Amino acid sequence: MQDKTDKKDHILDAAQKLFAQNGFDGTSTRSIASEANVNMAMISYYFGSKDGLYQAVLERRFDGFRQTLSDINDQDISSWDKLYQCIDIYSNRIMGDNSFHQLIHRELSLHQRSDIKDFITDNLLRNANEVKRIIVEGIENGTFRKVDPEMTVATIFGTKYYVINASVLASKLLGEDINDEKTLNESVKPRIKAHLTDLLKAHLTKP
Amino acid sequence: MQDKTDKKDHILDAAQKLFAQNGFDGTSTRSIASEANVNMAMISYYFGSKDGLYQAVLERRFDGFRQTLSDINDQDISSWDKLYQCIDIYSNRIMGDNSFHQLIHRELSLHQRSDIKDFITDNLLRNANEVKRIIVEGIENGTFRKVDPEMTVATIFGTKYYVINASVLASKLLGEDINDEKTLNESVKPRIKAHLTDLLKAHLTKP
DNA sequence: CAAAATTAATCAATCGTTTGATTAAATAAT
DNA sequence: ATTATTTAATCAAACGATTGATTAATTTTG
Repeated sequence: MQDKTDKKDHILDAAQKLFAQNGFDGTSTRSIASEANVNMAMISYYFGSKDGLYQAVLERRFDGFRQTLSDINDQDISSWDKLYQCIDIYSNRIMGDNSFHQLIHRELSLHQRSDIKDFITDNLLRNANEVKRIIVEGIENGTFRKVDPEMTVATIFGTKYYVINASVLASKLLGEDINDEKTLNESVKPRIKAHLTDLLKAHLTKP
Repeated sequence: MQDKTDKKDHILDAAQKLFAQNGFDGTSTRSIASEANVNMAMISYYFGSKDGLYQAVLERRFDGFRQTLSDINDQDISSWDKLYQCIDIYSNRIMGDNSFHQLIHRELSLHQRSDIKDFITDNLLRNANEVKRIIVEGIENGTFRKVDPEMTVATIFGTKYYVINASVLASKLLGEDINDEKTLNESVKPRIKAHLTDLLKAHLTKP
């Protein structure tokens, strides 16, 4: 029989799925309990409240996400290779779980729950700053052209952001079904990767 | 005394503001009525339902938005100038009303109300395809380098998308308060514009 | 047996919507 | 021109349904 940890995870899984699909306010605690096959009261029992559950969903995901990017910066490789590694990781990571990606960016666009927004921001900012560091260092050591580092970061993340979060729109624009996992992995991911590589090469190469 | 049109507009204004801030599900009809200083029943009376009001908010905005981009394509100027005009218009338009921008892209990220999502998609796709056309034509007439046109569109829109929709995050990354109108207009807008111009120049110029 | 986990039942609050009554203005009838 | 009739706009109040949360009782576990 399933132990406490199992049920907690079931609830977290169900909550993440439904929050991602319907938003926080569009998801009822009853529907979460139903999806997780547990009694409603278990949500309060384990997480205190709907807000607490929300927080827990985010923490679980971000905790399994740490590092990786900062590891790249510690390597003794060229700025170009660092950047390529970043693109690689993000093309797989973010796009591997785009429902979570949609969830957190939707939350950032709301003028509510500023404590949760701060939590998300802190976590995302860490990654953004790692990429920024690569670009700034590349400029300083003469590898890259002098560009706007922060805006370049916005372009890298924004391109993926656009494809993933506006997936219905992007699917029509690209002529590919982004919500189909097979298409996403075999066609869209490589395409994003190739585009970003090509784009940044042109953008950052000194004349 | 205010006539029917006035009140309808008051409701639409209030609804757009609150929907943008708190999302559709996070906004009650009572709060809309209160913000607009009208009786709750007027929402059903004029718009049939909360959904109908939502639809009306979107229609009003998109109707006052048409054209402009397709006008650019009709001009007899170089592909470069067309692209620069696009950047210009979007740097002003989209960023001039970022709360609406947040609203529609948040809706696109939800797995709900697919009729409304289709409506938004149709309107946004029109603009995306105009920009795509500029790039495709530029490639065909030899002005631009052979790039991935759709992904380039994703980059243009995505960059702004990232700055606007994740404004709390982008504010910290850029070191500028994007939600402050003065800062946005005098500093962020020109910065986005300069970056996109620089980026696309490098990306599209033939070697 | 005690502690932890789980349940069904219930809570007050809020949700979107509808109601019937009232007002003010426009139109028709005399 | 004055009255009668119809129309549209507005309101407070209430509707049933659903919300997040809690209770007290029961079952499972160690």
